[in-house]
Amino acid sequence: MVSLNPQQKIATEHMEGPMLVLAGAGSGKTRVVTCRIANLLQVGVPSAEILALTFTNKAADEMRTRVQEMTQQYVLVSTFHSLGARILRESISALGYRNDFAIYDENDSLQLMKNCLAAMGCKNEKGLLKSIKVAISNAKNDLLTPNDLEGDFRSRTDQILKDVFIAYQEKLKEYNALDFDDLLYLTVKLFRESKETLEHYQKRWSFVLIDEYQDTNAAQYFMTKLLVEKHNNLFVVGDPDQSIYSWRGANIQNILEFEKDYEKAQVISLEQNYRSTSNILEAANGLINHNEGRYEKRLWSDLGAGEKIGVYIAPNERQEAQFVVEELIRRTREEHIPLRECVIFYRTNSQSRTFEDSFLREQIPYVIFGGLSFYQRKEIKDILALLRMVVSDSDFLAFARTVNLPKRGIGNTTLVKLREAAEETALPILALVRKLLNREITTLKLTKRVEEGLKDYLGVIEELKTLVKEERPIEELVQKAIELSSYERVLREDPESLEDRKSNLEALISKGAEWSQERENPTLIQFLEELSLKSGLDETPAHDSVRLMTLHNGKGLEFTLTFVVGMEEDLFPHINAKDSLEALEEERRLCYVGMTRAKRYLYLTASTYRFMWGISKVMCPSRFLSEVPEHFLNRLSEEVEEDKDWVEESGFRVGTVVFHKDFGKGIVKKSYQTSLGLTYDVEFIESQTTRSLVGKYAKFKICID
DNA sequence: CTGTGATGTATTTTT
DNA sequence: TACATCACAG
Repeated sequence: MVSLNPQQKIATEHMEGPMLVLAGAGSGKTRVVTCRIANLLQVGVPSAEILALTFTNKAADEMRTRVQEMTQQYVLVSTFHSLGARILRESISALGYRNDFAIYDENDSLQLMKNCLAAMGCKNEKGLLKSIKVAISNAKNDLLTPNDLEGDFRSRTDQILKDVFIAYQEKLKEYNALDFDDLLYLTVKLFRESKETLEHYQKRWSFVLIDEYQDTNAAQYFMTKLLVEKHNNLFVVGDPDQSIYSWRGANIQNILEFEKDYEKAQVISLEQNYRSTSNILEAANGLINHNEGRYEKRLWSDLGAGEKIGVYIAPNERQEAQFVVEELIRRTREEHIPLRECVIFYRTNSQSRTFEDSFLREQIPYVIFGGLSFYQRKEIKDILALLRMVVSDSDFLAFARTVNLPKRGIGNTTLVKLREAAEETALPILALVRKLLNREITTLKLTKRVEEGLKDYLGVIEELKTLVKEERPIEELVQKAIELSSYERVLREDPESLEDRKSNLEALISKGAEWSQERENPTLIQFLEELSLKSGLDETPAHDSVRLMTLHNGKGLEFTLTFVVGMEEDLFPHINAKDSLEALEEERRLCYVGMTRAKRYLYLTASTYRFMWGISKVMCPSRFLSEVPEHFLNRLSEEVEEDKDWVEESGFRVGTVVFHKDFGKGIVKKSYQTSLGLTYDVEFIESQTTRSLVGKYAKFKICID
């Protein structure tokens, strides 16, 4: 077995009762969790009685594989949400729901809320919808019902919020769908309302392990609290300094108060870091120390001091990106670092563009992690919605999405009429359409064109239903859904993206084949469930490429060479986080997470000017830069001297041929003043690129020959 | 019903 | 700037 340090050993050998493992960044927590599972199995705990919970599919997959490799046994490692889905599929009838529910993603649920808001005659003014979405989601994650919201305030928006909440939950039930939050919310509700059900699951899993416990919300907290009540064998691992999801309802108190919540809980700290050199680690420690009321913990490493942290403040974002890319090229070549060992972390997604441009220009392969996932692409969602319609008669949202694909002359007015009719007759939408076409219902008048359209659509669904009944393979169902619906006509509307989208659909078909091969008893419902719980983060790209991602997506990863970019006040820490101490501290933790991803080389960069919302803004270096003790830093850019008077230079004229020691010969295209002094845009002949160079810093001379 | 210009708004987003 | 949503004309 792998060698463990004394703290890790205590943790992995822990058997019964609650235990909290405070696992600092890079302290080998995944190893601790997997080894503990192995130890449990070794002393004879049946594998079926062990349950491990994570937040992401990726983490779950990794852990499951590692346990399997180590012990040759299968242990249930699941995300909270898929555990909820699993439990509810088995037992939701106790709550009066059907168990063949669909799972709505964020967009579906936003769409549904929009419908609810519109049905109440409300306009979506000034982001009302968005704030309602957030409020409802928060409420559910806090296990609140619409009635619990009453009395807080009595403002108009709160009344609307409450009404939308009620209507939304009703609609979900009517459409036989659950949203992400329901997977937790309803599981807790089920556990609370049905004693037998709870006991059943308590019996099934006598040992529960949770990873990233610092990011659990109230629903997840109660879900596990109820689940482990009988055996009290709860093993949680987490790091309060890496809690970065409070805005998603995560409650850091869950981990801070673990000892109060679980009597006789053992607590152990893992403080040896096996990832980073000590300069990086100490710098990160120095930063996080600025947070108040921390669970005191000091990470250390014996990997040597290593290099100092490079700090570079560029005049503008293009040069920031250029610096990063050039430094990355230099480092990877000199030290033979594979590109996949390099990462660029930014605070907001929109920052990725400048870096993409630079990577493209230098022809360095890169991948953006996160962003729009495969399963969120329109064409994929369309086909999946069509298949949802095949499984469920009542999913109006899926109906509305697909009925007019390709165009069948069914627009919004028809949809509203159909929805109202379905409501009045209390019929599932498909049943209603069937009856309309059979003239069993005549209250709703349809034009010939609409009737033809509906007939066509219903035909497609019925045919697919037959195929499902015949238990045809998943990939065939997917393929037939595309074919029978003539989806290619939809794709042809935009010839630009035709090929791309087509190959995405092909990929979906092969996903179906691959997926069903992996399981014994594949059903369409299961397939749809798994896909709706999947994000784009799950797959690792095959080719060697630099990774670009938001800091939030970096948790749990590590890289030899790490850049945290855009270290500027109002961007990082983000402007919206500055009105509360808690939010600011979370930003600091986010920075801490970013820094502690680095194994050997870490750079923090910023820009003096940044284009935001169409205008160029002057930015100040982030406070986080000055919170890191200076002696860990290596300042690579010259400081801007605020009060220096810079009018002295007369400068080069436009058209002057200049020579630069790195870039060669170039022509001055433009000269202008910036806060750094006289600046030139110079087009370099050899590289065919134009660079902005500050006169007093850039070393270039008039070229005479 | 569908395509077009005007208008407003702009974190992070494991599931 | 860049995108999404919305009102309105065809």
